[in-house]
Amino acid sequence: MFQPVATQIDFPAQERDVLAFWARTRAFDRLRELRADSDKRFSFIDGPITANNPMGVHHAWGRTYKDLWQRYFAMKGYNQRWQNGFDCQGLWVEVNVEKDMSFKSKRDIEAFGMERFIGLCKQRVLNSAAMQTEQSIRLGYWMDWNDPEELRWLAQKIVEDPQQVITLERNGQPITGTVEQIVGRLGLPELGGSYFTFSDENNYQIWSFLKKCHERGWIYRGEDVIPWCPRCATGISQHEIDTEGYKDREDPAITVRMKLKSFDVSQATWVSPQARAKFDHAPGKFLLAWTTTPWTLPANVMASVGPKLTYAIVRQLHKDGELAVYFLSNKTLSILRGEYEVLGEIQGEHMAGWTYEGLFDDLPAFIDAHKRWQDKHDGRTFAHTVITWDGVGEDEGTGIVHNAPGAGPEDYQLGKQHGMPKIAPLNEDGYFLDGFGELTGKHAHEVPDLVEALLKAKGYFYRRDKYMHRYAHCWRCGTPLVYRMVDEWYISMDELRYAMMAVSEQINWIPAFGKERERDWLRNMHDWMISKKRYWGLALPIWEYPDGTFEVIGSYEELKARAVEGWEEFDGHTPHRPYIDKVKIKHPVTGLIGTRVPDVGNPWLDAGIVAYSTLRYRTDRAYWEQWFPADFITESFPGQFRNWFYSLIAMSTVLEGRMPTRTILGYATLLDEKGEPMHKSKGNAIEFNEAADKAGADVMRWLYARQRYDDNLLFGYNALNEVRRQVIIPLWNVYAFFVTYANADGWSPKPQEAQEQPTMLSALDRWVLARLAETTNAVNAALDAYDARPAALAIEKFIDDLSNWYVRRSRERFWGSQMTTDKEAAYATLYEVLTTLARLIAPIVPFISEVMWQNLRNADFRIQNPEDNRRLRESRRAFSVHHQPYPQPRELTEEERALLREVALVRAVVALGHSTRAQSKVKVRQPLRKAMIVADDEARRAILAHYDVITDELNVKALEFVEREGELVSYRVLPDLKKLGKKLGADLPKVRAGLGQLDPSSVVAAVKAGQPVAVNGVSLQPDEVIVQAVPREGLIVAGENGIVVGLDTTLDEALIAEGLAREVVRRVNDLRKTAGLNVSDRIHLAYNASDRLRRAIADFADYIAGETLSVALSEGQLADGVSASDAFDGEQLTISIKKVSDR
RNA sequence: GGGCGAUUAGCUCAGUUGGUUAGAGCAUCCCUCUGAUAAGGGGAAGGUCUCAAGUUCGAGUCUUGAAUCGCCCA
Repeated sequence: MFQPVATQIDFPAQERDVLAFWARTRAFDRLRELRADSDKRFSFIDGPITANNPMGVHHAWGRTYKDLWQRYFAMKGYNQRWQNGFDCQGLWVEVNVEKDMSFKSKRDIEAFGMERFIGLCKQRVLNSAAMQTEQSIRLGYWMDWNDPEELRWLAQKIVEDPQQVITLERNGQPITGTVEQIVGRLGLPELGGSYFTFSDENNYQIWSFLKKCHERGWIYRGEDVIPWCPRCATGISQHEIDTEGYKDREDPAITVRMKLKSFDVSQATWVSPQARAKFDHAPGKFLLAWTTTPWTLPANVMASVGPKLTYAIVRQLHKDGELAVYFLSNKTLSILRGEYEVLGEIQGEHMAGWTYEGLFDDLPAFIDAHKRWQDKHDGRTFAHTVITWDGVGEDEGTGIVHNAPGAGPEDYQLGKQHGMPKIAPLNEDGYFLDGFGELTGKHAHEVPDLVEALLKAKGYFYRRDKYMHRYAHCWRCGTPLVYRMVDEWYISMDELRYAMMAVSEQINWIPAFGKERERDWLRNMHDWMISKKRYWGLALPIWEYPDGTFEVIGSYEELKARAVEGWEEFDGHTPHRPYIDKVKIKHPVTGLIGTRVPDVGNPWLDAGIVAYSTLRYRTDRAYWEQWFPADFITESFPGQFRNWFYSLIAMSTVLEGRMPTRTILGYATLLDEKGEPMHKSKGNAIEFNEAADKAGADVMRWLYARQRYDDNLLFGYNALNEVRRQVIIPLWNVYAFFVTYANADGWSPKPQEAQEQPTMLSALDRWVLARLAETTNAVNAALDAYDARPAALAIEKFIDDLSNWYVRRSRERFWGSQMTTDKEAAYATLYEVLTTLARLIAPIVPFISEVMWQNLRNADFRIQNPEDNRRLRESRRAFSVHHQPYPQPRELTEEERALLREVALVRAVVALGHSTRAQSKVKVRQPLRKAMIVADDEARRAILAHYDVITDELNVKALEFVEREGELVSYRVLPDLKKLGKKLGADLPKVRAGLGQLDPSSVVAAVKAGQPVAVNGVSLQPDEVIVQAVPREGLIVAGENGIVVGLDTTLDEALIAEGLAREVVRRVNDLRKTAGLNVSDRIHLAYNASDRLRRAIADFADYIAGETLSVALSEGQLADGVSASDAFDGEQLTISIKKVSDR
């Protein structure tokens, strides 16, 4: 017996049962054992998920793909590593710990203690990893997961006391160490489980990568002006500012007037000699410059104009009586306040070299910078100068840009070019440094008012406006960025760039545009900034000497050999701050003592190294060779071109010059159902747990699997419900149908060895098996190409065919009380289909496939029963559907292909017949005398072969082929444009019109006789004319592709009586259903009916009794029966039924 | 500013080498079937294929330009 299957089922609850079943049977471990000795390997490398917060439904998207292909290749017999990864180090962990602890700045961290702070970072990572592990398991994601409880325990221990010694057990072996040491070894072979990028191995492997870069001379310390987060007090690298880093923000826009000291207007043109005189007489002459970052004005050293722009010279008389002349580009005159008079104009290129009074020349910071500049330039006095720059535009502002080389990236480059001093105004928290007078100690974002007041006092202020713009914000904490001049560490891309491009070319990018994107990024990218002035992360293995030289250390062993100080304090700790900072080395030649730079590394280094660190590159090269390169990786592509994909390729290019993976699958962005990004604050975010609880993981996974990779996924409950209704429920219903009837008939599958005798299959059986084979082929081809969507769609189509054709057409075959050969064939076929289908869908929907498999394969097995589970586990069999071999593709036979074509045709005829029924308003329950069909020879053969199917579907007594046009159809003749277009060219319209004029019947006659047709002097060959049968107007018919179906709707008494009998049957069966009877229950049936109906019931008594399983049929009322009354077709009917106790 | 892509029914999207009447799913409305079905089937309605110009006998499809929207990079 199969376990009974309810048609109404709580899928999420059932999934939890399956999870318990897998846990109790250790199904995943069994799979690993079964594949351990396989010489086929599928190497998947997981892109580490940031172990920071609970998983979102967008994570589940990618994780579905990861699981799908690992399961698929496991079923195909491939051995795998099954290692998940967690991204652990970096600013995002620090930011969250800071939030938890209400820290405001780095000073708070220092005060709290770096060691304790880093302990909290590790704790947060471990707790997040535990939660994400649980959620991944809920998704049905099979991986070598850590025990979440153990991770939480470690998280607790690491903050309690990282130095306490603990022992974990693995495979019966004790593993002992301090908590810190054990945590640093997570994911390594002896501990197993997910890899953690904070592991010692990961960090030291990055060291060796950096050393290799250094040996090639690519590592350097560079001064630059970079985007800087004043809250996190760290630079934000080019890699990290993505589109999400930009937010709308209102800033004050200040227009300043810079008083000219020297100028030359000999190249200016004047509107009149008087204008020139007015210019000369004006006491003050100013440049108008505009900025949206007022805090940079105190660092101003020069002003730039567009060489090609034209500048207006205007005069204004201010209210206080001041007469002033201004220079600004002539497209920006609207910025002027009040009336003005244009005196003349001058090209930007002729303004170069002019000088002006500095805005804040009196500040000590400027005086110092000036002095330093003077020393460097043989005592020359520095002057604020006008330069030309092509980057100056006039869409906004004044066409004159103020430049602060210490506070803007372009300004920095310009300052370098023109040999200007650089004034850096801000400290790392965004506050003004000493030497800026009243500004000192104030935050960059709070000084606009003060700057305005200071400028006013000096007479340099012109106007202030509000300005809305997209401004860069910190991607982690959302603080508006500033620009700071800093020293950071870089990897030069000059040489590496091209090597990386060559490696990227070898990779199969899906979708294909990924290759172009990556190429683009590599072509344009700057040197890779790898340092961050923070605490929690990779300790950059760079040791600096007092003379400014530095060394890169490549390993723990090397550091040990080179250490001259601090080794004792460090040894036994993970290579993190603060302990690593204690170690000093000695320069072998100069004897100077080197100190580690305090910076930590860019987190993409951590993720990029995993193709090496997790494959034991340093410790077990043979193992690495077996698994490298990966066959497949997948992540969401927005962002990853310059993050993980980039760092993975970069590091593999440096270490081995080889591609890290053969295939990269990228997919788009998950949005809400309206197409808007999900945000917690907007209230449109859906938590993973909530979606899994409401919709179920299988439904979610199917939605992900059928998604086009390059389209954004609009995720929501409507979409999920659609999947459930269209795919999951029909599948479940077919399965439930099978189990219900098989149990009623006591049918069970024959053991393999007994199946030598082939069952006599009906055409319907052979058809569904051919469709199954066709589907299996399509699914294999799609999954081999890492294309989930065609696989999912092919299965959807198959489930639809199975449910709406095979089962519907087969239903009666299961009804009889006796087991017949045909019934046996139907059971055997449906069983074969369902067990194959369960395997076919298993990688996509692991839960429902397992439920079906367990019930269909294991008699009297209860998935929820621990005892049954135990027996299964101990059987040592390949018991799970996920242990089975995947259905293999095979070539279809010619017979199968023909059968598929035939049935497609038959179904088209049936659809047309239904369409005709609908038009004629004669319901299908009413039998009709005949259907009339127009069809060509091939179609006729198919129709005759499935004659009974069509008559049954259409509820007609007979089919009749209509020989000639006239009865149902007329013909239309059309030129074959594809053929004639080339032949006739411009004459085509003439011939086309001419053909339309001819009598279609004579053309058809000619074509059928193989004669050419003459049209307007052109002779058309028979194969150049297309003949279409079209339904004749006025008749109730429907037609398509040359097939036309009409119905004879004339009724006689016999037909009407039969129709009434069917009405009765339906009502009785309705009543059986509402009365809660089983499908096999026998009944007594009694009725009262109006005359005509009574006669019909008498005439069709046997039919009615058979269809309703009535053992007795009588007029009247059953005393203790269930009754119902109805009126239809002008007749009255009351029925009552009563269950017969037993057969 | 540069690059890539998109624009087709109310919504989400197909549309094969240019070819005769541009499709699907969802939503809406009508009808219908039903002893697997929270289902199923049939039908209706819904389109100047973003706009303009060009190539061609013929353009949703090819070319050019414009507009709008994405994404990537400056």
